[in-house]
Amino acid sequence: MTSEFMAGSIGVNPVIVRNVIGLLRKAKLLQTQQGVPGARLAQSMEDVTLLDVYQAVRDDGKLFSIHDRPNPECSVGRNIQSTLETFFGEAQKAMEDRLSRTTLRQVIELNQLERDG
Amino acid sequence: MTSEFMAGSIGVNPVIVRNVIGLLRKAKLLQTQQGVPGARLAQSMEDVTLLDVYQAVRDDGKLFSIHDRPNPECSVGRNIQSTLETFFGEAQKAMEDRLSRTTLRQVIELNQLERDG
DNA sequence: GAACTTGTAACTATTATTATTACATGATGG
DNA sequence: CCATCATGTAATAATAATAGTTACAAGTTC
Repeated sequence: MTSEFMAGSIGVNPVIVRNVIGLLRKAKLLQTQQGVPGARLAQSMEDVTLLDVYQAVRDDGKLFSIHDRPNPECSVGRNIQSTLETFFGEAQKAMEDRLSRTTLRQVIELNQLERDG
Repeated sequence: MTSEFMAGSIGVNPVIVRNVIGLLRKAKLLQTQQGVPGARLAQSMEDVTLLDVYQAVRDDGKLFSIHDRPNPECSVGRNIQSTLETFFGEAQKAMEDRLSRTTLRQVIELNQLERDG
């Protein structure tokens, strides 16, 4: 299945597909060979979690972005960033922990279950 | 403290501040009066959680957005949305649960601790 | 080597965000 | 009472972020 075919089915540009595949390859989730159509899993479906995919695909690591030029003259602005990062980090960790508990296998199995009845 | 003053300190436009305050007011987290400078908490700091603030400020409710025009001819695309929504929903819930366990009071206390200690 | 593929860089278009302007509505103090 | 200063909000403009496109080098296959 070529990137062109996938892109046609999904309804996006082939380059988008190739770029995403490239990210997944860098994360060692997929393996491809230049000039050879298609891509295949580089790991078993049991070993790949949604967290792996999530981390492979996003560029920045932060779920919440924080105002980047607080006023150092302001007693709140001076250090609110580190305070918020503490709590936001906890929230992001909770989300990632949950993602890490779902494997590709589980996704596919639920998908087939929902399809077949 | 006027929206103009806050905006100047933060380094953004006053209208941005007023709009955010407007969202927080709609969520009954702040109370303001037209023509009267400033805004004040509409609830005690112990009762307001980061989840309340998060939900007040974001417009859409979804943490993860899913491709909106999958190919119905494709055995995967046909129902992958509902499958992913299941797992993404779980992840979002985990994140929101964590946010809901932190109150404004806790944020302020940690902020002061980091500043003074 | 002709006809395919992937991989990427450079560029363009589109969308989303942020900022600005303008003004209606309300408060306040002399 | 009215000049002055606030908020609230809509309409518009400017900017930043994202998505899409084009182009082509590099690799494969038959």
